[in-house]
Order: sequence, then C-alpha cells, then structure tokens
Amino acid sequence: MNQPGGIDKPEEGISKESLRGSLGFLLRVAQLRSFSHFFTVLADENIRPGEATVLDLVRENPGIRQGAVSKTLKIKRAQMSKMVREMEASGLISRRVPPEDRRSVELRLTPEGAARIAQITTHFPEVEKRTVKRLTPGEARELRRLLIKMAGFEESKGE
Amino acid sequence: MNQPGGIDKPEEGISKESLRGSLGFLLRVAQLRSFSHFFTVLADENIRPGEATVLDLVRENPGIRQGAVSKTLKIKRAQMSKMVREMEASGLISRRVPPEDRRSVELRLTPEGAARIAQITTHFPEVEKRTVKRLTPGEARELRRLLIKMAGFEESKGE
DNA sequence: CGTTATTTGTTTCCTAGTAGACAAAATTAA
DNA sequence: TTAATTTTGTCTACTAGGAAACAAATAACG
Repeated sequence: MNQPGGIDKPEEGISKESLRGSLGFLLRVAQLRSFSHFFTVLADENIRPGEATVLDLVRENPGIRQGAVSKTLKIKRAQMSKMVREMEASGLISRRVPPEDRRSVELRLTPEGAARIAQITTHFPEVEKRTVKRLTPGEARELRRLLIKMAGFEESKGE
Repeated sequence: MNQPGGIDKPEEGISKESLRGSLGFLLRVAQLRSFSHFFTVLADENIRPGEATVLDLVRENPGIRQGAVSKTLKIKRAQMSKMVREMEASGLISRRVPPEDRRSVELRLTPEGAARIAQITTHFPEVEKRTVKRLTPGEARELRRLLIKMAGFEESKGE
C-alpha cells in the first residue's frame, strides 16, 4: 500500500505567478490535499480513495458491470481488473458473469463489503471538512458545483 | 513517455450520487480533464505537465534551489532529482552547486530551455480554454480563485 | 447463415511517482 | 571545538497506473 506523503510547508520568497495561472496545477495541488486528508482520517481503515469510490459506486448500483464502473470513475480497464480481483480476494465484492452477456462481469457487495463501505463512509464528512477548511461553507458549495459542472456530472436523476 | 489516455464517454443509467458528493473524486476527474487537454494541445511538444511547470517556475525564479521547486510544486525530492537530471541531460536547464551551501543545487534555464518553455507556454491559454469549456468566464474565474484559496496560494506578491 | 467488426475483461510490459535509506554538508547543542 | 541534529540531494526498491496486445463473446453486415 503506497500512500502519498503529507502536506509540505510552502516555500517563502518564490514567485508563483505562472502557477496561479495554471488550472491544471491548482487542481493537482487541491487533489493532493484532498487525498492527504483522506489518508490521515482513514489511516486505520487501510483503504485507498479509488477503492472506496468503487465500493461506494457498487453499493449504489448493485450488479453494475465492471466496465461501467471503469468508465464512470475514469479508471482504466486494466487497473479496474486488478482492483476488482483484489477486492474479490479480500471478500469485499462478488463477481458474476451474466448468461445474457458472458463477456461482462457484474459486481455486487458482499455483506463484508457492505459493512466495510458503510464504516468507511462515516469518515467522509470529516475528510471533506478538512479539505475545504480554508473556504467558507458557501465557497465550498460553489466549488463543488463548479467541479460537477466541469466534469459533466450535472444530471444525476438516475440519468 | 506515458501519456494518460483521452476522455471516455460517461455511462448512462448509473446512479452517481455518492460521486457528486466526493470532492476528492471531482477534483481527480477535473484534473484528468485538464491533463488530457494538455496532452492534446501540446501533443507535438513532447512534454509533460510536471516538466512544463518546473521549467516555468525556474524561468520565473532563476537560480531557485531544487528543493524549493520540489516543495512549491509538491513534487517529491526523489522524483525531482530524476526530472532535473533528465532536463539537464536534454540541455534545458543548468545545475549549479553554490559555494555558500554545497548541499544544494541552483537551477537555471539554458537558452534552449528558455526558448522551449516560451514556445510551450503559448499553448497554455488554449489548454485552459478547453478545460473550462463548460463554465462561463465568470465561473472559470471563480473556480480558479477558490482553488488558489484552497491551496494557500493567495499571497503572491513575491511573497 | 457465415464473416467481419466491436466490446469486454485480462495479461504483460513499461513509466511515473513514493518510501526509505543513505552520504555529504550545514546547523545547533553541549 | 566537538558532537548531535537537520537539511539537501541522490539512489534503490516497490507500487500505482497506462499502453498495447490478446482471447472470448457479441453485434453488425454481407
């Protein structure tokens, strides 16, 4: 398990104009912050953000196909294949090949997986809170809204 | 050179409530979008976002120490060491050990490096434009402001 | 029907990036 | 000054993740 490190103190006396102009860089730093808080808060749970997201999505969509998870979470199929097999091996999810399309694999949580993700998600509000610590509640809401719009996740009515 | 792939079409009929609530996930997706556009627009330049950011920061701060670049850009020292040596080998930057602190290394652009980053940065506005395509100009500005605040990059007056 | 094209998941190989140990230099403490 | 601590960059080993090739199944097309 390779957790990225904590947050370094910023350096003084460095001109950062170009950085402030780069949305890509700002997004990367924000994401590092977010993941850092994730690992801090969920240190005892021994899980990574990607795995938690997969479990949560499977919980929300029982029987979802592996490829659909892959596309939704922007995780490459190769990587998803590894992750899913690991999580099956550790008893968190079940894989089922449906007879109507024997190429695909349906994913479901095992009771252990359901308990696991339920426990894990209890920590999410704390992670979110720390991540947006420097923003006002209104700013945090707005940031979320803008990211959702940017990612094209707007329509969520079962879509 | 391992460029991450393009943008997949989203999947239909999947419930994504939990995803929309996860700032970390939204940041990740936004960053993937941003990097994807970077690789599309700068396909012919054969450079990665991290390298471009390093060159840009060194351009803005000639003689900056390697560790300062590392901390500012949140790139681990080990990785920075590799990158810097590569860029030195390809003639983009020069490394100099100052006599007053012989542990450290000062970085400067070579004329080739300066020309390179100048050429590269001409593409940045197009990358930014594509990244925030779905946002209004005002929303894009606000997103940038919020990310800067979140990252603690607010004070930039030479700081 | 049979043939070709596409989709789905897997496997193999490779690159980017991290952790941890290290050496050298500089700083602090005794 | 000497000794202990910290800082700085590098090196080695390991992990996460991507690209490309692949096999099996399905869909599209003649």
